[in-house]
Amino acid sequence: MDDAPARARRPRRGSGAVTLHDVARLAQVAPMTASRALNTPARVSPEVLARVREAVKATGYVRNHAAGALASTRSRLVAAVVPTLAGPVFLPTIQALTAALADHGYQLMLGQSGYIDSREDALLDAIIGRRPDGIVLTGTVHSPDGRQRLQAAGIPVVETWDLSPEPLDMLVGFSHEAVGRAVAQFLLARGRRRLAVIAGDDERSRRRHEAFRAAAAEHGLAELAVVTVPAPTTLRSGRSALLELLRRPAGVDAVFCSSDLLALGVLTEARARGLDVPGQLAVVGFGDHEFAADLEPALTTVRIDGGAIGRQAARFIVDRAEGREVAERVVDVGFSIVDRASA
Amino acid sequence: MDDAPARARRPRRGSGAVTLHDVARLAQVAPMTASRALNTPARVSPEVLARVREAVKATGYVRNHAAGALASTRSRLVAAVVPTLAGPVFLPTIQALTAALADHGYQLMLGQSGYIDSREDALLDAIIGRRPDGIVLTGTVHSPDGRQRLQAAGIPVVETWDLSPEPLDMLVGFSHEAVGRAVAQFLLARGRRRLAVIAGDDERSRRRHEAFRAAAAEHGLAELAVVTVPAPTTLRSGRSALLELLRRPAGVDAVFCSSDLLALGVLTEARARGLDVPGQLAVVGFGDHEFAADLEPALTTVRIDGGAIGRQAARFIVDRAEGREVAERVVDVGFSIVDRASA
DNA sequence: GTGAAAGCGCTAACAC
DNA sequence: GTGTTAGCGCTTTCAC
Repeated sequence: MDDAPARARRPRRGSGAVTLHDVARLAQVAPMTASRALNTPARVSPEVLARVREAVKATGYVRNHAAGALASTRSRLVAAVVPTLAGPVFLPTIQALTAALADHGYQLMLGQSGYIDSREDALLDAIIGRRPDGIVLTGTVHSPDGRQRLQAAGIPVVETWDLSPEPLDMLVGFSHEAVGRAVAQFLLARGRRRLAVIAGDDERSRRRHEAFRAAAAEHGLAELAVVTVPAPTTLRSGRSALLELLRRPAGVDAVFCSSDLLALGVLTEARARGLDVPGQLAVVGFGDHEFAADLEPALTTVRIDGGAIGRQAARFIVDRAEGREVAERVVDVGFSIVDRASA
Repeated sequence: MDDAPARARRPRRGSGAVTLHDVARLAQVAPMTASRALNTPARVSPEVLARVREAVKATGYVRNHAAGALASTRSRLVAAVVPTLAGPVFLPTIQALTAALADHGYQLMLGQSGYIDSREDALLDAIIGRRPDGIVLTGTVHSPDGRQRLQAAGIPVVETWDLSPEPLDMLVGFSHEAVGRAVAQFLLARGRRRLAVIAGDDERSRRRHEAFRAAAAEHGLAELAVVTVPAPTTLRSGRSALLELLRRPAGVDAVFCSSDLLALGVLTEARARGLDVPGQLAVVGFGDHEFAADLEPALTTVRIDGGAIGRQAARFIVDRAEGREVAERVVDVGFSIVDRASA
C-alpha cells in the first residue's frame, strides 16, 4: 500500500537497507520526529522516544551517516595525515586521537602522505573531498598549493609535533630547537666534549641537531660529528652510523640519536665492539619509546607525550566542530629528558 | 540572473563551497556532463572535457564525496579494525592496506576495537553507519551480535591474520597451528629438549603455542614451560618472563616468544644474566619485525608478510566494490622460519 | 513537542 | 555524446 506500485515504474535504487523512514513508519511518527529521537532525545516525549527506540531495534536500523553529513554539512569524520606509519613515532598520537574522537562519535580517516609531494596533494584532495570536520597533520604540508587548498576548504586544521611560527590554524607540539639545546646542555654538564649526532634526514630532526650544534658551539665546541640516515630510522642505520662515527679520527664520547630505535642500534653495535656505554660513550635517544626503560643499559632519552598530543588535537577539532571557539590555538606540550643509565 | 532571488526567500544552507553545478555552469554544460567528465572522461568529447577541466581549475572545485556516496551507494571508504595500534604487529598490514586502497581512490577509516566487547559493538555500528565499501578485520569480531550485524549490513568483509574455519566472508591469513608445529620441529631438530613458550594472552598466540605443545608431545616431550604475558606484548614482559622461566627447576634450553619484542626482552635479560644465546638458550621470535635481523645475536623468527596481507585485503575489497566476483575467497599467505643466529 | 516541505550535492536511469 | 528527471536518506527551516 506504500511504494510497491512506484517500484514497478522505476527500478529500485538505493541500498535497500532500512531507512529512518521505515523506522518512523513503524513507530507511527514523522521521519523528522524519529530523527530527533535519535539525535536530541531530550526534545521528544518519552512515549515517542520509546516507540522509536523499539522500532530501531525491531528493524535493525543503522543510521546512514553519509546522508546525514550531506544534509547537515557535518561529517563527524576527522582526517589524520602521517608521513608514514612505518616509524613508531606517531603511533601513540594516532592511537590516542582515534580513541578520543571515538568517544565523541567521530571516526578517523587515515592518510599516508609518503615523501612525494605530488602524492601529498592528491591525498589532500581526496581528504577534502570527504568534507571531514577536521584535519590533523603530523608532519608538515610542504607544497604552497596544498597549504592554500587546505585554507580554502575552511576545514579546521591541527598541526602537531611541532611549534611552527606560522600555524595554518591550530597547533599542538613542542619546540625541536629547545630539545636540541637541552640535550646539548645535558651532555655538556656531564663532561662530554666530543659530541655527535645521528639524525634522520627529516626537517624536524635537522632542526633539533642544528640547535644542538649551536648550543655546543656556545660552549666552545667547534666540531660536531654528524651522520645523517634516511627516514624512517631503523636499528640497522643506528648500527652502521655508529660504525661510521667510530672511524672518525677525533673520536666520540656522546651521541644524540634522533629516535630510540636508532639509539638501540647504537647500543647494539657498541656492545658488539666491546664499547662501554655509558663509560666510553653516552647515548641519548628521542621519543621515550615503550622499550627504552628496559634496555640494557636503560636508555636516556627525550620523552614526548604523543598521547597528549593526540588528545589535545581531538579536543581542538571537536570543540570547533561543536561550534565552540577555541581561545588558545597553540599548545606546547613540552618534553623532558629521562635520565637513565645510558648517559 | 539564476538563483539570487530564490536566495532571498530562504536563507542559504549548505557549505557555501563550489559545487559541480557551478563548474557545469562555467563550462556551459549540464551538471551530469560535468560529472561524467570527472568520473568517466572517456565518455565525453575532448572539447567538453577540456572546458570542464578548466572550469574545475578556475573554481578550485573539490568533489563532495558524501553526496556522491549517497547517490551512488558507493562510499569509496574502507574501514579497518585493529584490536589496538599499540603492538607493531598490524602496522605493515595497515600501511600496505592504506597505500593500496589510495591507489584505487579509496580511503581508509581506522577503528580500534580495544579489548572490550561492548566497545567493539559500538565501533561496528559507527562503521556500518558510514556505509563503507568494505571492512577489513585484523583480529576477530567476538560477539555473535556483532557478527550478525556485519552480515546483515551486506558489506564485504575481509578477516585477516588468521585462517578461521568459518570465515564471515573473505579471508587472508595463515595457520597459527602450522606455525606452532613448525617452530617445535625446528627446535627439536636442533636438539633442544627443554622447550618453553612465552605467549601473549590473545587467542592466536594461544593457538600457536597449543600446536607447539602438541608437536612437542608427539616427540615425547611431556613438559612444556609456559609463561603467559598480557597483550600487547612488550620488551619488559619478555625480560620478566625469562626470569620466571629461569626459576623453574627443570631448566630451559629454548624459548618460543609470541612476538619479536618479547624475544628482544629475552635476549636483553639473557645478556644481563650472562646467559649465552644460542649456546645455553635458543630464542625464536614471531613477526620478523624490521629490527630482528640486526639484533645481537640476530633473531631467528617466524616471518609473516604483513604487507602482503594488506595488499591482498585491498584487492579483495576493490574487486568486490567494482563488481568483480572474487573466485577464491580464502588466501593463505603462509609463513617461513628465518633461521638466524639466536637459535 | 511534532510535522510538512524543501533541499544538501551528486549520480542512475532514461531519453534524445 | 549530452541533457532531463528523479531521487539517494537525511536534516534544516518554519509552521503549528
